[in-house]
Amino acid sequence: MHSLIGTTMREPTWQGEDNCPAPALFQQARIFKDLEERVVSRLVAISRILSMPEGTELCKQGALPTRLLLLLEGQVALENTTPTGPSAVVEVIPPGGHFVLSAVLSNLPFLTSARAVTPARLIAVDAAALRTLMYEELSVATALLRAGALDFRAMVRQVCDLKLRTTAQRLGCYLLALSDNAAANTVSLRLPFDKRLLAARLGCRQENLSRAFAALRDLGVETHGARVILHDIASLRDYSLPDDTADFETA
Amino acid sequence: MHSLIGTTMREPTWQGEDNCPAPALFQQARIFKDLEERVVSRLVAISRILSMPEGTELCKQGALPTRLLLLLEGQVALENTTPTGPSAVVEVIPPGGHFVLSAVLSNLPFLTSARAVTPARLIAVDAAALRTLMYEELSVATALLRAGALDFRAMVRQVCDLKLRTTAQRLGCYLLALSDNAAANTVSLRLPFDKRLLAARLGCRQENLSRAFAALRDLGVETHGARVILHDIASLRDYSLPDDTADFETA
DNA sequence: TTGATAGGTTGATTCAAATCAATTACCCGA
DNA sequence: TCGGGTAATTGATTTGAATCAACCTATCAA
Repeated sequence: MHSLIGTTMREPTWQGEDNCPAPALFQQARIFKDLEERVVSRLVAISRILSMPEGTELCKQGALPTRLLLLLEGQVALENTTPTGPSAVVEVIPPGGHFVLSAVLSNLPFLTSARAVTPARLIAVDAAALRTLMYEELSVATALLRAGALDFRAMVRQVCDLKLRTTAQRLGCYLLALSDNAAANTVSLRLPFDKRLLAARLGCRQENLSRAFAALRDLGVETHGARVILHDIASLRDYSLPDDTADFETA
Repeated sequence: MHSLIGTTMREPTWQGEDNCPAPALFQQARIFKDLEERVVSRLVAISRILSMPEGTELCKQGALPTRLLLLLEGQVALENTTPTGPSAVVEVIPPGGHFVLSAVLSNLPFLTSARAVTPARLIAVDAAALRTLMYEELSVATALLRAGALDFRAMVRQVCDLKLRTTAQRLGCYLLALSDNAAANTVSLRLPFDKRLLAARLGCRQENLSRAFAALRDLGVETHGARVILHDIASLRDYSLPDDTADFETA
């Protein structure tokens, strides 16, 4: 895609597949953050570290899963392509996140391709071995269950978003989510990826995202490239109607 | 809502909560279909049968889950409502399905309310007891894991649908899914609920669903009320661009 | 038979978003 | 500092869907 020749920073091993990851790396993966050492070491034994350059296709829509992927560094876009070409970005995975969990658990073909939109560092956990391990280690099964439930909820939110909010409202909700529900009325933040991709994730064209940002200016949303300042969170919330059902632990 | 006085067929116990369900009933719930007898009997011990009249709100958006619900008979709509009133139907659960699994597994507040759109018969499995049981019975954890993964995939499909298909195409995909990917080029089927609800599920207004049916007439879609005949599945597929990634077992 | 009514259709209009087209801003390398 | 190219914005127009309103058509009760 882009010019990869002459990449200078953090030269990744091309398709680099080192041996087992250091156990400490699993702390960076939210899904397995709380496992005890003994269990982590069993995960280590069935995992590999991957370093991939920007643009790598990590999974191919329609193929069968062979490994669960935990993203340590970078961003990965999950996109579904129709037979005639147009494609939709279902989710963009942030560092610490994971993907293709549902395909691994059901052993069904990927619904989306996964593409590294930045250079990426990942842990790949062998799918078959993971399915065995989760039978033996309850804490692994529990972690997968919980992660799957949260993933599902993110998709439900997105369906609601698409069914009942305009592009500008969806953008508003997205910015509010990025601002992490800060208490203050003013928050400064940085978009985690470019506006092309953000548009695709929100389900609109780049041009309309631009117009959506313009519409939110009246509500105190100031932009300078990827830097965004929300000057009036209260009225932004009022306009965007975010779902206030929090997704953090209640007990 | 509707006149419930004078209902003659299968008079349900009002808010009826019998004692434990017969083990055989669990065979009707796809999620727990393949469990061995011993495990089913443990499920029976933590479950109750419910019979609810049409219109009953079974779960309230924002509330915490106390039980997993398995639908034996009837239809249940899951709907999310924004602070200002408008609401979206995220899914309509068919007999044999389940709902609020993700809320139960994460112990987080419901993202949607659940409303019986017909009289409904359900099994309610105590959430806390289920969480305990799944630690003791691996087959229960496995069943939940698999069901959660399939639920997730259904939501991913819906997100893709909303992001890259028109209302008429979504309707086409929906009809094709109902037709169960029959081999023949002509299929007759029956809409499982009224067009109002179908419109909400597809993410459009009733008027537009009507127009979408009109648009599909040229593609061999004949309608008589809830009866639908697809005369030319090939060209309907060609128009609607359904995702052909099947969701049935591959190994 | 006669309303009454809920479910569904059709038409006119407005609004949101896609599309097409042009331009501007910005980053990077020479 | 100067292109060159990608990312982003802005404008004009078309298309898809929502909205508002009228109307049709079964069903059911009086």
